[in-house]
Amino acid sequence: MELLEILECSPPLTREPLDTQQAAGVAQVFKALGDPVRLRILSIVASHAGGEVCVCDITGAFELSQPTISHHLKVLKEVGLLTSERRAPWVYYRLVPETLAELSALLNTPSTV
Amino acid sequence: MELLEILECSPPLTREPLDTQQAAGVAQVFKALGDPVRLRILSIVASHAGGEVCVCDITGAFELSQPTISHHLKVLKEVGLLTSERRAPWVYYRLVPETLAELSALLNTPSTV
DNA sequence: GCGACACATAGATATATGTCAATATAGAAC
DNA sequence: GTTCTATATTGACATATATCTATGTGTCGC
Repeated sequence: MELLEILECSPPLTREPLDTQQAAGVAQVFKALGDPVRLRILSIVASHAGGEVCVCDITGAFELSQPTISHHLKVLKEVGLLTSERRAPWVYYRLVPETLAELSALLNTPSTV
Repeated sequence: MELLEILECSPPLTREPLDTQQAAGVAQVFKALGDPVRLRILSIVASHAGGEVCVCDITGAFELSQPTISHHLKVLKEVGLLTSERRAPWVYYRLVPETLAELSALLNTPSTV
């Protein structure tokens, strides 16, 4: 089962308890967000005008090795938060807004202060 | 600096990149959500009518040892997702909806499909 | 084809994390 | 005070993870 599907059929946390399978899937996505470097990468891609960012733009923003950045991009891609496309010698990463929206909905509170 | 404060002053991921300090704080909270057991615990507490749940109700829902549940509750409490109160021989846990709402806002997408 | 560039993968290592058994603590009842 | 119940803390251990260096892969220009 794909992760986005699991997110889609998981109720908001405040509505009813998650079952084991839902919790496992959702946890995988949140775990991907549970690293400062990945959060910064995601925010760079998500907030970038034009919607896509070259890997070189990302590596330039960190004092980490290129393989480390590549590893984090892979994790974000595996959980369905990013997609990638190769063009010319570069690879461009792009946000998957549906995944982010599903996560946001999952955390929504009825009386969102 | 408290975690809830950091959440409050962190822009949505789609608006602008997080700085290092924001990313570190936010990641801590998402990391807490990045475990299936903690997600289920949180959803049990968050969805419970009355708003609070006794620890014994939680341990009963899992095939895990009592110290393990206690450990997970501590993690959720440390990042500001839960609070606890001792009454009689029991301890009751309660959701902190503000924290959940801040997280949800952080993930909000402008064109939430 | 060859070299150069951009990125990904593999392998190694140190640290972090989830779990348990054993023990400690807090409060209530006696 | 003693004992019982409910929960927390400690210490140990196996697994997962973030990072690096070294190497592989894909693409372009010559």
